[in-house]
Amino acid sequence: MRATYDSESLDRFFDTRLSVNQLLKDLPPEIVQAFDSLKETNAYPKGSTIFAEGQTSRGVYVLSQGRAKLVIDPCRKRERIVRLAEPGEVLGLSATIADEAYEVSVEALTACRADFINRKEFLRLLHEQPQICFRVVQLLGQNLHVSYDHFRLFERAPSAAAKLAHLLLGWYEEAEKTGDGTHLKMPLTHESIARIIGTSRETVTRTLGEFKNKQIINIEGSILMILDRSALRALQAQEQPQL
Amino acid sequence: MRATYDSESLDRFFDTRLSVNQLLKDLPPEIVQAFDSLKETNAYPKGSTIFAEGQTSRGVYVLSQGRAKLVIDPCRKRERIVRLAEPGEVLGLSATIADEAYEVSVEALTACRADFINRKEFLRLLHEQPQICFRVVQLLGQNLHVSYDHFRLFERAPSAAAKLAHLLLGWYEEAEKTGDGTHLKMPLTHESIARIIGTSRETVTRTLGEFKNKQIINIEGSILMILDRSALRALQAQEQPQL
DNA sequence: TCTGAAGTGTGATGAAGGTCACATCTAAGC
DNA sequence: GCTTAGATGTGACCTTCATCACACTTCAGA
Repeated sequence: MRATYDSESLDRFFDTRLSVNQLLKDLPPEIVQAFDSLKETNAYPKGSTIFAEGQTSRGVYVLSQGRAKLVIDPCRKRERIVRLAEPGEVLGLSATIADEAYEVSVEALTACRADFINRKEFLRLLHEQPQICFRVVQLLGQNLHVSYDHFRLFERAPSAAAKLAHLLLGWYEEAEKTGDGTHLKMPLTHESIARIIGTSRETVTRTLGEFKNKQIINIEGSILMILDRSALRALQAQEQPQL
Repeated sequence: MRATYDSESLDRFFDTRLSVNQLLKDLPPEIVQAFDSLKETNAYPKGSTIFAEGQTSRGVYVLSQGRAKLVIDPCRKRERIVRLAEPGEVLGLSATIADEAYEVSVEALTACRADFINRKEFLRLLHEQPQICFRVVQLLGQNLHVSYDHFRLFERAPSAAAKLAHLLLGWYEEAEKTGDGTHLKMPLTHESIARIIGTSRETVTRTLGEFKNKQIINIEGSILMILDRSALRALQAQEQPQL
C-alpha cells in the first residue's frame, strides 16, 4: 500500500461532527471512576474484528486507542463503510440499548484498545449516573441525526456525481476548520471512496475525471483542490445542471 | 380515494417494533406531571404539516392523538416515506438533541393533537428526571437500530424485488402477531409502497405481478396472501435466484 | 534498480429500473 | 345505474451504472 493513502490519515477527512462522540470527556472524575470500575480492557491487533455484524450484543465498547472502521457486510465487493471511529467513541451502543444484534462490524484499522462493559452493567450505570445517561442521549441524538444525513445524501442522491460532490464538500469543510484552505490531501483510494458512497470504483474514477475536466476540482498527486464549490453544491442538490 | 386503501389502516402494517416508542407510558404519575406542566398542546387538521424538514428545531413534539407520516422531500415525486407515527411517539427528538434542523417533515394523516415542549425545557427535563432521560435513551437506541435496518434492507438491497420482499415479510410478521395468519389486507397503494421502498410506482406494479406469476404471493381484491415465504427470504437476502 | 502489488484510466457491454404514455379497472357518491 | 377520480397494468425507450477486461502508473522494498 502507498503511504499517502494509508489508513492513518482517513479520519481527519471524514465527517467529524461526531468528534464530540466522546462518552466520558469532561465528566467529573468520580463518574469516570464509576465507569472505570466496570470496564474490562482488551487489545485488538490491526485488522482484527472487535465485533461482528449479526452477533448478539453483549455490551458496549469504548475505543480508547487506535482507529477502527464500521462496516456493513465485510465480505469483499459488497462491503460498505459506514464511518470511522476514533478514540473515545462508543461502539455497539444502539444494538446494546435496543437489545438487538450488532448492526455493523467494527474492524481495527490500527492496533486498538477498547474498554468493554456488558449490557447489564452498562444499563445499571445509566440508571445510577444521570450525567452519563444524558451524555448517552447526546451521543445517540447526534448519531441518529448523522444517519439521516447519510440517508439523504448518499442513498437518495440522484446520481453518483451527487454523492461524490457531497463527500468532497464534507472534506472541504473539514479542511477549512483545520485551516488547510482549499488545498487538501486526498486521503482515500478510489476504492475506499466507492465503498463510502456506495458505488463502484470505476464510477469514482470516471466521475472525478469529469469533475477535473469541468474545472470543478484539480488533483495533483495526492493534493486535491476544490476550484468551484458552487458547482459541487448544485450537483449535490437535486437535478444535475448539464452533466 | 378508495376506502380499502385509506391512511387509517396504514399503521397496522408498518414495522411496529417501534410500538414501544412511547415517551411516558408506565412512568409514575409525578413524572408525567412534570412533563405535563411544560407542554403546550396544539391541534393539527388532517393534511397539515406539524413541522417541516429544514426548519431549525425549536423542540420536541409528542403525538397524543391521530396518525402522522414522516417524510423526506415532500414535493411530489421525490417524496420518501420514512415511517408512520402513532399516538405517544416523540417527533423531532434527534434534531432537538443534536441542535440541528429537523431531518424530516411530519404530516398529519388524520386530525392530530400534539404536545410541544421547547428545547431548553426539554433538556432541563432530561436533567431533572432521570427516568425520562433513560426512556429517551431507549427511544433513540431503538430508532437508531431501526434506521440501520432500513439502510441495510431498503437502500443496499440489490434490486427492487428484494426491497419489496422485505416489506412483505415485515407485514407478514405483523399479521402473524395479530393472528391474521397468512392472509392479510394489503393496506397501501402501489404508489405508497414505492415511496416507502424508494422505487417507482410502475416497478412496484410489475414486481408484484411477477411475484404473483411465480406463486409467491396471491392478491385478490385487497387481500394479500403470502404463499411462499422462503422465496421472499431468498430474494431479500442477496443474489436473487433466477429472477 | 527491478519487480510486484496496489492504484488508476478507459472502453465495451448489459441489466435494472426510471420515465412517459396510455389503456383499463374499481369503488364511492350521485 | 353513471360518472369520475384515483389505482393499476403494460409497452417502449433511454439513462445510469455495475461489471468485465485490460493497459498504464506509482511506489515500496528487495
